[in-house]
Amino acid sequence: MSNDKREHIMEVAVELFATNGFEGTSIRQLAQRADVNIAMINYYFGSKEKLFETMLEHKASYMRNRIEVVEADSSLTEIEKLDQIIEDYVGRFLSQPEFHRVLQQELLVSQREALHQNVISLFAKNTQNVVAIIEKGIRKKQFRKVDPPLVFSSIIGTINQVMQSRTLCNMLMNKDSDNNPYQDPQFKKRLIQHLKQMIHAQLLIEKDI
Amino acid sequence: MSNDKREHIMEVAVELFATNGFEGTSIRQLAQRADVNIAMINYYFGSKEKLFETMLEHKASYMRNRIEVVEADSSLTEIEKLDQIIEDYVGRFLSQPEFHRVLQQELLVSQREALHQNVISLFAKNTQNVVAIIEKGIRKKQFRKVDPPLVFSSIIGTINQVMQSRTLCNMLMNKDSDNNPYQDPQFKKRLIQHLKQMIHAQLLIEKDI
DNA sequence: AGATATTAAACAAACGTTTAATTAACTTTT
DNA sequence: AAAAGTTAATTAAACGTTTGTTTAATATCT
Repeated sequence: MSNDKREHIMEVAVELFATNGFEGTSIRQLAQRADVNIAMINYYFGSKEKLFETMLEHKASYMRNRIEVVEADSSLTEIEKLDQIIEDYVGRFLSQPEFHRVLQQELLVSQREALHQNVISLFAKNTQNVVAIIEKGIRKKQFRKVDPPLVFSSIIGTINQVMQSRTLCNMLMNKDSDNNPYQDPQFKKRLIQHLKQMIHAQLLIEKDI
Repeated sequence: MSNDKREHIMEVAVELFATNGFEGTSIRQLAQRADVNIAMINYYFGSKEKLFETMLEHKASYMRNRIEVVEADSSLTEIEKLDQIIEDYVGRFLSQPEFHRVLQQELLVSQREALHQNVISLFAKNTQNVVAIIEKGIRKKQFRKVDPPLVFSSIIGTINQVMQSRTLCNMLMNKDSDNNPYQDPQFKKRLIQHLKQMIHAQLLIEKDI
């Protein structure tokens, strides 16, 4: 059963695409690294671009969106929803740093137009959900009159920023360059705490005097 | 005087590199777009990679770092320094969106190792300066005990986020897709205001009761 | 006339992809 | 259970393009 081989190729692919980009990764390089014949990639996936798309879809299935569920949960207050979303995002992104890096590249570069638009609309959808939550909080007078889409940009932008480069992240956190912050539970905790504190301070109206 | 031509090539280069990436941009494509002969690029710059580096250096000279100056300015309080840095960053980045996008790509992709390290150390330096300011504010009991490097990540990450994709930014701001948010003074104002509000709320200890 | 700029053409190398032949893994038949 | 048949997997080699770069000839300018 060669389904293992297919998955193995996709695993190597996401690593190479993440560090070298799509155009910067060659089939030969990929085949060598995955220890398979060059022809196998086209045999299994049809083309380099199809491999890319298949890999993205495969990885995305592990990262299904739970924002809509959180938004609809009426047992949670608005700030609790945001806390949940922060934990969710951080957890998901930290668990798939290579995949996340590939997505960011695809946002930044618009070579494969269809895919580019796909990533954009995914982001747009998430934005709308979070913006809706924040606006509800404002209407309920629980939140200050902030700029909802930019608040979301700050959450997601902070995570993107630390995930952009492992080296940079280690420098930021005063760790050795061989450290992997993305699978360090302490770093995860720290990032979540920072985001929550930031959002709480920015949004919540202090009612206690 | 063919210095115009050199600059023209660099101008076209930063546009193409920004939208298609370094590997995704070919010399022929570039020559056609700049309306020059293919050989002229190597004649003027030596190689594609040298053109890339020369262009980056050329553009970077317009974006000299003023953070150190701000940090050293003893006439400003810590929060005023941060406000200044926010305005500075936003202004600089919004004025050179293509260049900024290229830098982000170079952070994300580590193909040209030397350049990659250069961009990283530039970022690291800025981080240290801003972290120093925040730590000083904490020592002076003007700021809350926040996580300085992550606070800086949030500032820079927010800007990066909105600059990642023009389309996405327009969606965020409910503008037409043909709009250019980066040269819209209202957008600039809105972004600065959001960042200041966020940082103020997060850092400043309310002393008035 | 001499340096600089510009050109079209050619270069080798690398690219993604395909081919045609061979091996491995199952299915069916005996 | 062995043999024959059939499909799937794997390979090395070649394909046609495209890549960045160079060359050698021509044009432009001082």
